[in-house]
Amino acid sequence: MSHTKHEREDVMPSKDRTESPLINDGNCGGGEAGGVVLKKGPWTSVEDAILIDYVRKHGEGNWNAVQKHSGLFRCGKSCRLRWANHLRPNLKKGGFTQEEEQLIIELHAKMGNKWARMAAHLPGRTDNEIKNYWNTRIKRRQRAGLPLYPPEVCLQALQESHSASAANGLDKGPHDILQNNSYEVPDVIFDSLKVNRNVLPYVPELPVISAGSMLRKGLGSSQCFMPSTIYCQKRLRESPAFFPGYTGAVKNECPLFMQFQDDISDKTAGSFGLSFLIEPDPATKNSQSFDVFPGSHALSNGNFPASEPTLEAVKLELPSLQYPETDLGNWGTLSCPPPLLESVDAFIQSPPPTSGLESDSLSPRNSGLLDALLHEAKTISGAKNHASAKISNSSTPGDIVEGSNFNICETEWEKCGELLSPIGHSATSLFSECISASGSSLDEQPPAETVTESHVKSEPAESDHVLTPEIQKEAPIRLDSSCPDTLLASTWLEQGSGYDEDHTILTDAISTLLGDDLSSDYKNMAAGASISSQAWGLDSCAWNNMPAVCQMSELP
DNA sequence: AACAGGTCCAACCGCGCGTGA
DNA sequence: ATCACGCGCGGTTGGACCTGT
Repeated sequence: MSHTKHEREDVMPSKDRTESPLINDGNCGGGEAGGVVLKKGPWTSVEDAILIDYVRKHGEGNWNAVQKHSGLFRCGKSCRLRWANHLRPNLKKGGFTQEEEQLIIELHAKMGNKWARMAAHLPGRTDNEIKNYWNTRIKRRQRAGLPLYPPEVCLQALQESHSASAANGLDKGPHDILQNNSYEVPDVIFDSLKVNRNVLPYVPELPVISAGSMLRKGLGSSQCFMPSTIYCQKRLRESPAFFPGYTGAVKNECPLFMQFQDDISDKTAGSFGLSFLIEPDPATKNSQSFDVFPGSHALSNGNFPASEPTLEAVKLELPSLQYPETDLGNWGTLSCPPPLLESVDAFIQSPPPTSGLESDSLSPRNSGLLDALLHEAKTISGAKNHASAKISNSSTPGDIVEGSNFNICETEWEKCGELLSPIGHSATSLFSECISASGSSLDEQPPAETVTESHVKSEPAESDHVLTPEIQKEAPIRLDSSCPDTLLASTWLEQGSGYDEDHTILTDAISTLLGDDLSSDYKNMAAGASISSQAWGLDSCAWNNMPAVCQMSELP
C-alpha cells in the first residue's frame, strides 16, 4: 500500500506539503538548515535512494548530517523516520500475521502503548506500524462494542497469575508474563500497598471522575477528556514507574480502563442508569454530578474550570512520587484536593516516601494493565493476610484523619471506597468485558448489536449467558448509582457463570479487589444469588449528597 | 456513477532523555 | 550547573484508498 502510494508520489511528487517549502516548523531546524529550506511531506524514490546511499556509506545515526552531506532537503529527524520505518533492511511489509497480532495484543496487555518496546519483540516491524495497527484495532473494536482484549488474553493472564501465585506465593509477584520480560516487581510496592490500603477511602473519586469524563466523551466531546491526559502523559511519559496508572487509567496506556471507557461512552452512559449525569436533576445539576468532587483533577482538566489552577498546575508538573512529603501529609487538610487520576493511582502504588525511587522500575501495578490488576488483586489479598486485623479493628478513615469532624461519612465513604476503587473498577470492567466476548477470534467478531441497543447486558449475542431475572431486576437499580462498576462487575459475574474454573478465579480476584465487606456479596452474586441492594451501601443519592468537604476529609 | 463514511498509514510534531562541551 | 545537540518515543494529522449505499 505504501508502496503504491510512493510510486504514485514519484510520478506526481506532491501537491501540498512537499512543495510548500515554507511550511516548516522549528522541529527540523526551524524549517531551515543553513539557509536551506527543508522539505516535508511524502518521500520520493529519489530521496529514498539518496538516503539509502548515504546510510550505506556512513551508517545510521548522525541524521542531521544527512542533509548536510547528501543533498537531501530533509531534516535529520525526517530522515531517521524514513529510514527506520521504510528503508532499513529486513523490514517486513504487509499485514500482520495472526501470530504477530496475537503477540501485539499480549504485548500491549503487558506494556501499554510502548510501541518501540513492542516493536523490539516483532522483528521487521516498526513501532509506527504497530501503533497504527493498534489504533485501528481500538477503533474497530470500539465500534463493534467488543472488548479490547480477547478472552484468551485475559484468561491466560489470570490463569498464569493464579498458578504463579500458587507456586511462588503472593509476594513474589504473580506476573508470569512480566517476569518473562524481566520486569521487576519490587517488594516495596507491595509494602506500600499494605501501608496505603489504609487510605484507600481517598480512592473512590476516580471512577466517578472517569465516569463523568467518559460521559462527556460519550456525549461527543472527547476533547474534554483528552487535554489533561495528553498533557500529563507527555509530561510523565518517561516515568511509567511513577504513575503510568494515570495515563493508563485515562487512555491508551491502560487498555483495561480504556475498555471500560469505551464501554461507558458507548453503552453505559446511555443505558447504565447514569442518566442523572447527563440529564441532571435541576436541583443537582452539575454541582452534584460533575462537580461533586470539587477538587477533581480530571474534571477540572476536562473542560471544567479548575478551582485551584495554580496548585494544580504545580502538581501536574510533578509525578506523584515527587510530591513533597509534606504535601502528602497535608492532603487531608488541603482545601484543594490533590489531582485525582495520577495521584490516586500513584498514591496507592507509591512506596512510602522513604523507600526511594528505585522501587519504581516498571512495576506492573503501575502499568494499569491487565497484569497489574491481577497483581493488585493478589497484592491486596496478601496485604489482607498481614494487615486485615489492623484494618478491621482500628483502621477507619476516621482514624486516619485524626480529629476529623466528618467521621459521619465514614461508612458511606468506606463502602464507596471499596466499591469504587480504581482497582476494582478496572478489574471488573476488564473481566466483564473479557467474559462478555465469548468468541475466540483475536480480532473482529461480528457486532452483536448496536450500542444503542445495549442494555444492562450489553452484548447478548456475543454471549450465551443471559441475565437472570434477579439481576435484570436489580441491576438497573444499582446502576442508577454513581458506581458503574457495580453493573460491570455484576454483569461479568453473571456472564462468567459459564466459566467454572476461571469464574472461580475471577470471582476470587474480584472479591479480593473489593475487600472484605463486599467479597461475600460478590461471591454470592457469582453463585447466582441476586444482588442485595443493601450490599452496596451507597446509592447515588447518598453519594451525591455527601458533602464535598466530607469527601475531602478522607484524603490521605 | 456518485457520494459519504470508514480505514489505513506515512509523516509530522512535541517532548523528554542522554551526552558532551 | 547549564546549555545545545542528537536522538527516540508516542500522539496526532492528513490524505489516499476502500467499502457500502
